[in-house]
Formats: sequence, C-alpha cells, structure tokens
Amino acid sequence: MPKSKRVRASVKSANGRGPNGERKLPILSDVARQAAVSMTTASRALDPDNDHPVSERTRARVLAAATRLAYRPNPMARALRTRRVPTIAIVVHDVSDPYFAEIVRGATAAASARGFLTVVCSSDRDPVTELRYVEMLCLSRVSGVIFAGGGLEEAHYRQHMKGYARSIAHYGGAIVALAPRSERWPAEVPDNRAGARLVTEHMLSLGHVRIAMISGPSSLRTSGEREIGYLDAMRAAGAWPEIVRADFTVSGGAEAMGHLAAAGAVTAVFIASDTMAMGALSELRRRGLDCPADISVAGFDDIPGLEFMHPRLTTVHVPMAELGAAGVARL
Amino acid sequence: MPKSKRVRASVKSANGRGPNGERKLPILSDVARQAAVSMTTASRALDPDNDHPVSERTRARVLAAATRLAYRPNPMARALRTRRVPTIAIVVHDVSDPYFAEIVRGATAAASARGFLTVVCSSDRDPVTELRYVEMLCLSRVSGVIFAGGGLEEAHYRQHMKGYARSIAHYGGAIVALAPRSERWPAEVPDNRAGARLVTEHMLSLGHVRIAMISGPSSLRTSGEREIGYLDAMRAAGAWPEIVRADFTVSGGAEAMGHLAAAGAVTAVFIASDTMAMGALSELRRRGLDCPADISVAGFDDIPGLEFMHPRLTTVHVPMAELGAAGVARL
DNA sequence: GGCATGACGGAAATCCATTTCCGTTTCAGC
DNA sequence: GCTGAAACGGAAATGGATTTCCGTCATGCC
Repeated sequence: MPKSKRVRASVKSANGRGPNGERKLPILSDVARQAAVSMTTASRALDPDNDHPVSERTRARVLAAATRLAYRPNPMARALRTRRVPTIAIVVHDVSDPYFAEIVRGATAAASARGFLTVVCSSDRDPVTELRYVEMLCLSRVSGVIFAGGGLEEAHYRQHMKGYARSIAHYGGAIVALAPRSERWPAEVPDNRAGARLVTEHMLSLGHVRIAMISGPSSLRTSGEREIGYLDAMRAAGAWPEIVRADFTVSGGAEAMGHLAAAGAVTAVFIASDTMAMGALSELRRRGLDCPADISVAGFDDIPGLEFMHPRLTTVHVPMAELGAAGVARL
Repeated sequence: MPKSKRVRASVKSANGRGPNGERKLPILSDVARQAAVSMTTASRALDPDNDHPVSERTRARVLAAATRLAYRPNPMARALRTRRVPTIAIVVHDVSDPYFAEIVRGATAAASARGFLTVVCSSDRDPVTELRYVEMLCLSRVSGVIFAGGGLEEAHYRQHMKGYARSIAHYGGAIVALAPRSERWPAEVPDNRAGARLVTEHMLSLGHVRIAMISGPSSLRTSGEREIGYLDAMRAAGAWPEIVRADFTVSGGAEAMGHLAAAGAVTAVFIASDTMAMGALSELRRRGLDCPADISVAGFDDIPGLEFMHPRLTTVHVPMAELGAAGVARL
C-alpha cells in the first residue's frame, strides 16, 4: 500500500503577521530574509563573539534588518542549542533574612547588568528542599549557581550535593560559594575568623573578661569559623571562652541569650550574626537588662537597617551586596 | 557540478554513554527505545494531562523504562516547544525590604511546590530597571509574572508596561498584582483602606486627636489607599488630618518624622509602612523623644522581625508570605 | 457484508538559534 | 600560471520534547 504523501498547506509569515493577523515576534529567518542572507550568516553577524569572518557590508545589512524588525533572539531556542540558560541561581537559607536578602539584591543587580536573570531558591534551612532546588537547577542547566549560605556537614546531603555539583560542572555550569563549605568550590568568602577575632579583641580592650559567644549550630561552617576567631582572641588574652549554640535565626539568638542571662556572670557577648543578635537584644530587654550597661553585645554582618536599631550594635561589616555581585562576576 | 552527498559518521548513544564514555542524561528517545514504542507514545504516556488514549500496558512499559533510566524531560526542549518556561517571575521594588523579602519567600515556596522556579527582579525602585526586567521576562516567556509592588502613575512607564502586559497575555502568560495598580490585572491585594482606617480609629480611641500620617510618594497607589483609610477615620472623627510624604523607605520615614517632630504638635503618627516606621522610630530616639510617651506610632504590614523590635510597633497585619503564595496560586 | 466509530500508535513537522561541514572566491606568494 | 590559504557564505544537522495529521485495527450496528 503506497504511503500517501501530501503537500500540507501552510502560511508563510513573510510580513511579520500570522495567519490570523496577530503580531508575531520576528525570528532569525525573518532577519535573514530581510537582509537577503542565510540564517547562518545572520546568526554570525549578530553574534559579536562568533569568530567566523563576516564582511562588514553583510554585517551592516543584517544589523540593519535586525534593528528594523526589532529582532530579539528567542532565549529558549538559544538555550536548547547552547545547552545553557542565561540565568544564574542563588541558593540561600532564607530570603527573609536581611543578610541573604542583601546578597540577593547585589547578585540580581550584577546579573541583570550582564543580561542574566536570577532565580532565587530559598531552602528555609531545609537540606531536602535545598537538594530539590539544586536538582531542578541541574536539569534547567542554569549558567551558574551561587551558594550564599554555608553547607551542611551531613553525609547524605554532602553526597548528593557532590553529585549535582559534578553534573553542573559537566554541562559547563559554574558554581560559587559565598560561605565556607567543605566542597572545594570557587569561593568569595568574608574573613570570618579575622573579623571575629577583631571584634572579640575590641571587647577585651574595653575591659571585658567574661565574654561569651552565641553561635550557630555546630554543623554550620560560617559560625564555626567565627568561633575560631573568637577562641583565638580569648586564648591570646588568657580569657576563658564560653560558647552557646542555637539556631542561626532571630529566635535562636533570643533563646541562647536567655540561657546566658539566666546563668549570669558574663559582661559581654559576641554573637555570630546580627540576625541572632537582634533576637538576643530583644531577650535582654524582655529581662529588663540594659545593653551595654549590663551586658555588651557585638554582632557580625552589619545587616542593613542596623543603623536604625536601638541600641546600636557593634558589628563586623560584611559587604553583602558586593559579595553577591562578586559571586556573579566569578561565574 | 554535482553536489557531493556524503554519509556522515555518527555515534548512536544507545547505551547512555557518549562517544567518550561520559555519562549522558537519558532523553525521550532512549525511553522510547527501551519501551519499544515511538517517541510520540512515550511522550503521551509520560504526560498525565495528555488526553490522547494510551493503553495501560503501554503506559506501564514506558513508565518503567523512564524510571529505570531515571529519565527527566529536558526543560529547555520542552520550553521551546510549548513556548513557555516553567518559571514564574516576581517583580519587587527592593528584595532587601523585609516586606518584599517575605512575599518572595512565600512565592518561591509555593512555586517550588508546583515545580516552578522563581526569578526575582528587584528594580531598586527604578522604573527603567523594572521595565528592562519585564522586557526580559517577556522574551523569556515566563509562565507568570507577579508584581509585588505598586505601579507608577507615570505616562511613559504605564505605556510600556501596557505593551509588555499585552505581549505576555498574548503568549499565554499570566499576570498577578499584589498591590493596587492602575492596570486592570488580576490582583491579590490586602485591604489597605480598611486597615488604615482601623488603625487610625484605634489611635483615635486612645484619645489622640492630632494624628499625622507619614505616607509614601503620591505616585504610589499602596500608600495612596492607606491615606484614604486614614482620611476616612479622621474625617469621621472630625479630626484634622495631616499627611507628610517621603520615600517609601527606612530613611524616608526618618526624614518625614524629622519634619513632624520639628513642627511638634502631633501626639500620634500613622505611618504607611513598617519599613518607614522603623526609620521614624529611630529618628524619634535621635531626638530624645519617647514612643509612646511623647508620640505614639503605628505602622502597617507587620513585617517579620518586628516582634523583636523595641518599642513594639502597633501595626496592621498583612500576610505577606500568603500573599506571595496566593499570587502563585492565581497564575 | 458494509460502514461508522473509537482506540491506539507512529511518522514527520514544529519550535528557533547555533554549529558543523563544505563549496566558492579571492589573493598573496613563488 | 599554479598552489595554498584565508575569507565568506550557505545547506543541513543539531538540541529534545510536543503536537499534528494520519493509518491501522477492532468493535458495534444496521
């Protein structure tokens, strides 16, 4: 039985209109037709990075046609072919945390300046959610992934993350970390240890001896490094260190400060993040203690809005927006 | 001269490995081959929404093959074909503002639960930046766009935005606004007027008469609606309203409060957003004024972290995360 | 038996830019 | 004049899923 072969009727949209007259975005072949060249040449003329030679005359014609039609390449088609989407992803523990929000702000601005969109993945500090996000990112083949928060020291998490990282590297995506991680990724990390040492020394120089530290969970590298800086300074001064750990959140800070205040005996507290410090200050107020009269408090990060807080918090400046931008630049 | 036609050598990756032995992600044709069906059938079997009938036996075979190969459809190819990417965008004035950050948090969570990624566009309150973002979103054919902030009453801005909105609607994308806008888009908006009226009435009921309001720029609908609620309550009480406008930011709030405090004569201030209120409280402190002893202050939004602030701010609760989630649900 | 209908599967078109692989000129160099 | 290389342009393959348009059967009904 012979296969029937028919000519199918189709409408050529040579004039930028579809069969029903609705406006259609111009595609590369429209530009090529207008410039009287092949799609190949049009593509090459429009891509400044392409090293195939194109005569100036031809290029000018193509450019003119593209301008006339207001041609914009279809990101999806490009993505399919180049196996990469022009978006970068930023993975944070919590976008609502001013620290991360500020990093996101810096990163989106920098990415947008380079023509990239930014997808934000807020894991809410849940490793499973974070891994789910990273898997989606792998599949979507984003150009780069910025891990704004520290990693977890958990076997299952680390193993999966390693696999995804390899997969990202395999398709040519880039990874940057903005916090210390066990994975050996390119990183743009503030000097947590030095900062913590400095601020602890500052408190020591003010005459404090019993200085406690409120830190995040021990699985968090960021607060871990800050602990080391604190210990450095305390040891050098011959002072007795004391570390209380809690969630790396506002309420975690409040809780930890509750313990310290109940125990009494400390005159100053170094807190591993401003976010926690806000909770701690609130707890002090709740207990009727004054800062700095009863207890001095220092934080870390210099989150935005701090300058409008009261009491003013001593803190270590971390240029978060720049960090985000630097992360993008690294990709 | 006859065109030479040659057979090109190519490597079929029937075993999931490329020519160099590196792992390759399985594609639909791999699944189809394993299940001994055509790609067409494989695609239909894997898509639960497809209404073309597929026998249960066949579907089971395909599903088994897909599972065995750990097949995941390529989002880029799918996007190209369906002319839509499985991501939603959220346009905010400033991700660092806790109000927007919280909306973003809600939206990303909701989107991720539905298998969507979320791109965040932080315009930094610059209309040009915002329009640039929206153009990128149009081209990228995102499934939906959520405008978290209010629009601007500026001709140029409105005209362009209208064009983009039409373009988005044209390709089948959805738009949702989470703040009052002049455009007639589906919206999920808190009742600004009623909230403002309520909180003003509350202050009136406490005996205040000279209640001023600090509001955002007059081009902002959100603060405009809150002004109306405030005026409603003041008028009903026969009290004399007074509105001071400033930037819808922390420092804008501080500045406006500076003016009010310098002028004296008010005992209470209703501030159009908590973010501004933070600046205002800070300014009061700077001037040695006590809240609520000297001046009572009320805000709007109930941004996270407020519960750890001092003094505690009277405010109107706006469920921001739910708002973000509702926006996603609407799309 | 004849015919309509529905279930089911497949070939090929489609989405659109990029890239590979060639063919044709042109030009410098000997 | 001949050769080799560089410049330039184009046809077709490519990326991978979706969708349109059919073809084949089996079943039901008159």
